[in-house]
Amino acid sequence: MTNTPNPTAEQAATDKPGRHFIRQRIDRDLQAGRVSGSVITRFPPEPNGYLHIGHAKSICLNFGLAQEYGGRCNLRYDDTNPAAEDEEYVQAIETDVHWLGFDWGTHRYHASDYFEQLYHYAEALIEQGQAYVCTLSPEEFKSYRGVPTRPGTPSPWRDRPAAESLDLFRRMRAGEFADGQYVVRAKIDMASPNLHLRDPVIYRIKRAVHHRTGDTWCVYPMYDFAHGLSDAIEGVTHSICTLEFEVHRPLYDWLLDQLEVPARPQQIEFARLNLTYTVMSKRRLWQLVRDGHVQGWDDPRMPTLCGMRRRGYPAAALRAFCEAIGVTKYDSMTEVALLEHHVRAELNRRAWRRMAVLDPLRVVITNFPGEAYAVEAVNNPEDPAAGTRPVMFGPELWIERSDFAAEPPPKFFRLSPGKTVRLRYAGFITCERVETDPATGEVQTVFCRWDPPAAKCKVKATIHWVSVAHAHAAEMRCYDRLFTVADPLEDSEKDFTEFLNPDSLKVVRGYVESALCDAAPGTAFQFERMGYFCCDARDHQPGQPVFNQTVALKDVRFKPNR
RNA sequence: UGCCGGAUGGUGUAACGGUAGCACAGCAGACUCUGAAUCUGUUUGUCUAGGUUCAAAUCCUAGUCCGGCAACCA
Repeated sequence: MTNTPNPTAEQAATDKPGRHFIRQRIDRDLQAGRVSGSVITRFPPEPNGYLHIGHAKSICLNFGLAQEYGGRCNLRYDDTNPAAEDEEYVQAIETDVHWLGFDWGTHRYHASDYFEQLYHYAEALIEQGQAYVCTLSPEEFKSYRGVPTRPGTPSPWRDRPAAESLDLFRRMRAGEFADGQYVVRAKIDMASPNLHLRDPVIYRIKRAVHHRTGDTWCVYPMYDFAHGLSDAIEGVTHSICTLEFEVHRPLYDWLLDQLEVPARPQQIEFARLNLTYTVMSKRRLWQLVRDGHVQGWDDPRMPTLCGMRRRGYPAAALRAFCEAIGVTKYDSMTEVALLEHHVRAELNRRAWRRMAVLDPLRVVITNFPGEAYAVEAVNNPEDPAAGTRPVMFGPELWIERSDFAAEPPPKFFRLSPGKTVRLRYAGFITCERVETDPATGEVQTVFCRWDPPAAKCKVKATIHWVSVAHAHAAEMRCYDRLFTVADPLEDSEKDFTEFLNPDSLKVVRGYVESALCDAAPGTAFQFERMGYFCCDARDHQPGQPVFNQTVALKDVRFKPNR
């Protein structure tokens, strides 16, 4: 562009990486004066299921854009199909959006708020001769519509006089007809290569109790009719939706062009989120819950926001992730590793450190001097202000079974016969002998000599421990990916449930230090050297602690060739 | 095989005619009372073929491949 002025500081900031195409588009709209007031977006869930990480992308986008541009984002329920929707989901959706860190203020709307107005828009369309009541059965409707490669055939009712259609529509509303007997269709173009323009249905008769309007209505608008008009009613400037609605855009625009609307929103489409080792569709998540493959919508293995919350994923990590993945029109598959990276980054900053042994092996210190005593342990090395806590140290310890090897493989730095390791905050132990179960050959007890911290041995490993006398038993739930393959939908021959990971949940009984037994549900911790865990929001009780593994620590020990 | 989108390392994403950059993952090393964190270095990329241009990931043409669209769902 030859007429582009030299970039100002502000423009330089605007041009910095991260100006995805929707931001650029809004920038241009603003610059060209196409937005009269402020930028208004909306997050439009249908209250028929729980929100998942894919919705989080949309929430962060819509609410985030509104924040950035000093505008607002409406929460609007797309509740035009009473058969599927329920108040239960409304509550859950609001909890999840708030948890994610966004607030719609007073701008909570429902498409059902506009039913009367939408009905009048439909009447107007009929009066203008741009919509008609059609009497074709669903089967006939289908065959008249044609296929993508062949044009459709006009309905015999297409030229029904406006007055007659209007009368019929009013009687539809009055409940004179049976479900499915009549529909209202927009009169557009039966030969259009875009199926959505072949006289789409805009109203249908459906006798179902609506979760908000009850039985006030027996005719309900279709999504395409309700959505764009609701956007216009709310003064939405940028109506951001996912790619599958791209082919609906001509219809979105057509309706707004035909009717006298208070605003002229525009629809912009972006690619929905796909995550490896995960399924995201409502239908499939429903199936996992219904068939008992998981223990509910908030099962920590679910990609639902309530599942991730229960798993211990911080909302800030989800937001950072959603910013990191960007916004494009490319149908991509994002690695869960990126999500986990942001979860660890956030938790590393925030979570207090504790010691917990998941798979206990008894260590007896043969030269323990006197009584048990407390050592001082830091709560969070990333945050000195978090201070320290006392941890009881005694002559018998639980250590992680995997931290001992009777016959150590190469490059095994931890405890093995004759070798020394540091005990976190508590000196050193050297393995003198082991006691083995004669029947199984399993190591039962490791006898060690102890040296105080002052000994300052040069060792390659520090291991965590819990004093047997002071340990609290705890249940730990360790999670692995729900599926064994990156894309459970790739093989169209097989059902995705065939790829469920049978080991996605492992429940173990371990021991934790005493500072952990009275933690509040939901609190996040790092179990040193093991991973991030949080107190389960449902089952954790004082005295009966239950921890969910949020994510394991990165650990080169688990790499082969090490 | 109609229409609408899309294609940059293993993955995701920048570049808007002028040195292909960033993050994750990977690898190598430094540091370390967490084999974590942190720090350093590093392997790997413009779908193909033509064209325009001094110069193309970017513009043009043709092709290839991928996704979406035929609910009275959203």
